[in-house]
Amino acid sequence: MIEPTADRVPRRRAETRRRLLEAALPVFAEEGFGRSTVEQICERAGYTRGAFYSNFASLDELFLAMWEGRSAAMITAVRAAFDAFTPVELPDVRAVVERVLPAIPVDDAWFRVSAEFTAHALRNPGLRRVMTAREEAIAEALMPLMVELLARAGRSIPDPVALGQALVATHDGTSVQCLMAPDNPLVWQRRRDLYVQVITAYTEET
Amino acid sequence: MIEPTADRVPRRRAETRRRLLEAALPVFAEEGFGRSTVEQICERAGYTRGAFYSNFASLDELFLAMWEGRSAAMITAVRAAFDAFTPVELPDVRAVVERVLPAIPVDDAWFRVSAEFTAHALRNPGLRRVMTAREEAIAEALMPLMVELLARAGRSIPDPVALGQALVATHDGTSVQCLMAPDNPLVWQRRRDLYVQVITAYTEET
DNA sequence: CCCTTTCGATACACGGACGTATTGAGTACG
DNA sequence: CGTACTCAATACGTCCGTGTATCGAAAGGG
Repeated sequence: MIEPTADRVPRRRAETRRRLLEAALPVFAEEGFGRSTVEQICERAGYTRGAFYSNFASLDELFLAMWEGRSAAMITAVRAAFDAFTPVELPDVRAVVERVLPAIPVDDAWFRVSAEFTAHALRNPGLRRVMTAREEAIAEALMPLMVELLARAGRSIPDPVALGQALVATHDGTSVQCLMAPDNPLVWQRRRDLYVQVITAYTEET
Repeated sequence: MIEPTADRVPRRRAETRRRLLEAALPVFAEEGFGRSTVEQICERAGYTRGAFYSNFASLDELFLAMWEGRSAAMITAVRAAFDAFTPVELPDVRAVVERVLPAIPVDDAWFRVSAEFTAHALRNPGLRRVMTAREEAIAEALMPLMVELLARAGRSIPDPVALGQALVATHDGTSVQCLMAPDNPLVWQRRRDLYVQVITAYTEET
């Protein structure tokens, strides 16, 4: 059924995979997932289609692999940002937001890709499960850190899951707005405000 | 330059256009915009590609036309829901949310399409302007109604624009979650809660 | 009632993307 | 050092979608 992942991955293959995955993001971002072709990705990565098909069964498979790689990277990035927060003492909610938010990048290219992935996943039950699982993993990885940080800010969280969902929604919803009007600082400011309001509403002073 | 829109639209053509636009939504929803073809749309609408090309210059053009039609329809639908609210007296914030929210449908197909439209628009400056303009129109149409309703609930809005942006973000962000887990009533409940919290945070008692 | 105009169907030529089967080069391993 | 294997390149046949140009039929105007 599910093959145990080979733990001895040949040097050559690993490199090719990596390059293809790397090349895929910009292609998807520029062309849109639906309009992207295997050839475009191979061209950008400096390979031929032969290389592609010996690494992935289909564009969908690469798409999924890329998604998983990126979200894992995102988790570690945010975790790092949290860790870097350690020295600060007794921040308030706004300070937490102002400090942590830059660590969650609003990346134009990545946003476009994940928007399309979302649409794609809504269409495909298998992918949908993968995606919700991934989101849960992100929440589970980040919420404990969030709890601790907020505790330091003197706030307790009655329902961490609800806060998690609210934060994800806030992130998703405001990201679009910021990307649509990237040069309008007000929009970015309101994004931070919304985070503050949401966190405040879902926590209480201890 | 810009041709003045012919105000005498032939019977036949108007019908064909309508049918094509109608057929386009399900095709985009099922296949994804990028993977949709002119032929699929024509087939579903019961026409040949000839009909398509004598009504639209490209798929993009149809896409945009469809988007404008749908968002206009959405505005009138919500406005109707607001109007139907008149009889209620002195609601609280939660009552407003519980009552108005069902009027803003979380439509699976439409959501997928607009997610892809968003991604597409982020890639195309022209479309981006169209989209922000459309969003502003929606906000402008709905906020006055919102203001009035909340006034009846005894709440004033210091910064209506900020509230508008926050509500749009809330809508966008929570819609995904609901569509991803359509059978989880908790997610829907938390969506309503978030609306309540946001509105409460952005208004004050009079 | 005819004549003009408009619209949608058909036919055509073209390009491009797909997936596979085969080949040759590079790599690991005995 | 040589053999066996792995992986990427090439070549191939195929299918599908595009956009245009042409033609026939309906609608509308005088």
